[in-house]
Amino acid sequence: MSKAGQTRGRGRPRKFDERAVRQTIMETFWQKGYAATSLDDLSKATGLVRPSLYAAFGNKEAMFLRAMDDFVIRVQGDLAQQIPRDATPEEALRAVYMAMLAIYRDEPLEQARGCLVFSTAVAAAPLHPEIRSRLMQRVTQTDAQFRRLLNHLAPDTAEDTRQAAAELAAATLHSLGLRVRAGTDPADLSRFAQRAARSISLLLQR
Amino acid sequence: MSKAGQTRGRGRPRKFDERAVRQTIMETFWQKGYAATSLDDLSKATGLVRPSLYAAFGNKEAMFLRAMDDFVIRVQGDLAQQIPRDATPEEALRAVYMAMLAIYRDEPLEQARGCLVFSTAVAAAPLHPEIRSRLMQRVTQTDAQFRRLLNHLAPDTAEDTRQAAAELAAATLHSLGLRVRAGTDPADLSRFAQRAARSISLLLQR
DNA sequence: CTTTTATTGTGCGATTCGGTATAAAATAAA
DNA sequence: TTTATTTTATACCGAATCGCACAATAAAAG
Repeated sequence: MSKAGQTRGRGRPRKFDERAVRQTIMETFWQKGYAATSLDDLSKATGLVRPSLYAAFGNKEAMFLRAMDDFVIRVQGDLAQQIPRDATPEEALRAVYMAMLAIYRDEPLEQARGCLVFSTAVAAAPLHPEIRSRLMQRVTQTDAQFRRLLNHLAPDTAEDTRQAAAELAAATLHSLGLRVRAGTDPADLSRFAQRAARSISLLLQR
Repeated sequence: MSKAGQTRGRGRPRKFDERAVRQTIMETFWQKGYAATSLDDLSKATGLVRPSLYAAFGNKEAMFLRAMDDFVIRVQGDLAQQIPRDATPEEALRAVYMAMLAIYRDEPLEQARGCLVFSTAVAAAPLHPEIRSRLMQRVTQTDAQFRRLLNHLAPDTAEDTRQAAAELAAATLHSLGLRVRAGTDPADLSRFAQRAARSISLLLQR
């Protein structure tokens, strides 16, 4: 495995930056998906020969699972930065969707990659139980995060209404990733996200 | 290509039923996705040797595009049968989601396949422009169908409210396919669908 | 029967697949 | 310097990949 700290270790030193390589692996899977990404693709993209990839990260499935984790960390980081702590539900949802849109569109590169988890892992799920299980985790966690957000921003709304609103908020996110990957025009995407944020916030006001 | 009618044609007769083979091709892609399905997989599943597949349906991408079309025809057929012509918006949406759930779960086989288009083509989209374009078509058409449905069942609701509701209805469908493929429990899926139908119909009542 | 047309079956062909064995290279520890 | 440890580089494995020649086969048309 890998040494965490900056201690030099014992044998021949690595000539690659593990974090940069993980980033590249993530981006390769993100664009091509699991099945269509070969180890040669990863090798070429990272500059590492295949045995080095194996030694550092395990087999292809392990690399993909790690890429999913790295993707989630990236998403959570961006969201934590960009969601206002105190705002109306509509403002908060809009902030979430705009931040996710920036990621899904891979700005400023404008690559229209969608979501590594919802648009890519989903296709690999039936043949790869571990990927399916990780995907399930993400769906559940996303639901829970929206529920917590609405619990905080709309505490007076009835419990079941908040539950329904949180699920619609998650569904909107799933749809957003899909629409980006389908190639929807950026202006249309923004309007879609804003209308959804508005509608869901209206639901909470009953 | 193929002769449509029952005219016997001229050369050696085919020993396969084209519709049954197309059905099998569709189901294979549906489960495994585009990239992970090999021509050998299709050959074994259909019983046709590879040259016969090529002669009848073209290359792998052409087969997948055809499978997308066949899938859509299947979905539209089921929906046309099972959506009540006159119903409340909530009833209609529930009927749509329950019918789609039956397809996504591949009942009565209980395979949890999700949506061939939204859960499978989406992963292949960036590397295959034709698939991406077909996917985009489907997203657009689905939006339009929900809009028409709500135009018919809630004609007195404001135009922009209907638009927003239709988009949320489509997003719910996208999410439903994803959740099925992630392995969500059937009872949870039903509740999710029913809550969404109820929430969206409430939106229309403003 | 002979010719024409369409499909099937065998097999190849060049490439790519995921994964690994093995040796060379580069460093730290003894 | 010697030894231990780790990474890199080369080469290879058998299997699978998509796609296609080519001949055998089966029917209709002449």
